[in-house]
Amino acid sequence: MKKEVKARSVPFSQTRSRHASETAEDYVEAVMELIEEKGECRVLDLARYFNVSHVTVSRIVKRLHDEKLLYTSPYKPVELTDAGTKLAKKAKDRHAIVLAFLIALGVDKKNAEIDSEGIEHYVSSKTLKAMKDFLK
Amino acid sequence: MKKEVKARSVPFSQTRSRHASETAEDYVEAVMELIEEKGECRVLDLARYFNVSHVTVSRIVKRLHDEKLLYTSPYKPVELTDAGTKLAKKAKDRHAIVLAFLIALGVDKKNAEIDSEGIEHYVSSKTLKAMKDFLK
DNA sequence: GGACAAATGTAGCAATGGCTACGGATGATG
DNA sequence: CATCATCCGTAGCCATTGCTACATTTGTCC
Repeated sequence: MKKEVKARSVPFSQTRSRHASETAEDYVEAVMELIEEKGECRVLDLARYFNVSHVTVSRIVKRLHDEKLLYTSPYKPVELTDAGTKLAKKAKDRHAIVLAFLIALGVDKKNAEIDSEGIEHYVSSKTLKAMKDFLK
Repeated sequence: MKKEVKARSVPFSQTRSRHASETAEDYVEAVMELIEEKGECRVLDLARYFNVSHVTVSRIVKRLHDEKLLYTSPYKPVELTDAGTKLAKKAKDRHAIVLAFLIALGVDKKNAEIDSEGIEHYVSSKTLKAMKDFLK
C-alpha cells in the first residue's frame, strides 16, 4: 500500500535561489533608503544597517553589480541602476503595504516592523491585493 | 555632517542562522505530516516533498539529528524526538493559523497555501495573536 | 607632503544547502 | 537463496553568506 508523497505547494522551493533574491531585494531597498537619508550609500553603511561585517557586504555588492542591480567601483559609494531602482521601489512599496497592514491588524509598531521585513518576501500579488483591500 | 545608520529592526538578521532554523521547522513539520499520512517517513519521502535530492535531505536529517530534533539510523525511517514533536506542533499550528487567516482575508486557497509556507517563519507571537483575533 | 584614521578590498576559513556519481544495504520476487 | 530494484550513504563539487586577519586606498589634519 504505497502512498504518493504530495510535493509541497511552494514552487521552486529550492531555498538557496529563493534566498539569493531575498538578499537582492533587501540590499537594493537598503541602498535606496540610505541614499535618501544620507545622500550616499557606503559599504560600511550597509554593514551597520544589516549588522554584518563590511566583507560580507562587499561580496554581495559585487554580486549585485554582476546582476546589474547597482553600480560600484572601488572605494566609491554604491548607486542603483535603473533595474535596481525599479526593484527597490517595488520592494519598498510591498514593505510599506505589509507594514501598514500589520499595524491596521492591531500589531504594535515594533513587532510589525520586524515581521514585515520577513513577510514581504513571501507575499504574492494576490495576498498583497487582499492586504490593500483590507486597508481601505 | 555624519548621520548615524539605523540598524535594521530584525534582530539576528544574520540570514544564515535564520535560515537554518527555518529549515529545521520545515523538516520536522514535514516529518510529522508524512508520518500521519503514510505511517512512516523515509528520506525519499522528504526528498519528493521538498523537491530536492535525497542527498540534500540526508545531510539535513543528520544535522537535525545532531540537534536532537529527530531520530535516524541508517536505512531506517525518520522519527521525531520529543523536542522535534514539540517544534513540529508549534510550526503546524502557526502554519494552520496563517493559512486560515489568508483565506479569511480573501486570498484564494492556492496562493494562500504557497504564501503561508513562507510567512509562517516570520510571524511573531504578537502578529499570530492578531491573526487569531481576526479569525474570531 | 607626511602621518594617521577610516573605509574598502583580498585571502582564506566555516556552515548551509544545492547537485551528480557511485557504491552498499534492504527487501521483494522468482 | 539469488537477483534486482529501490533506498540510502559517501565523496566531492559549487554558490551563498557569515567571519577574522591583513593589505591598500582615501581623505584629513598638521
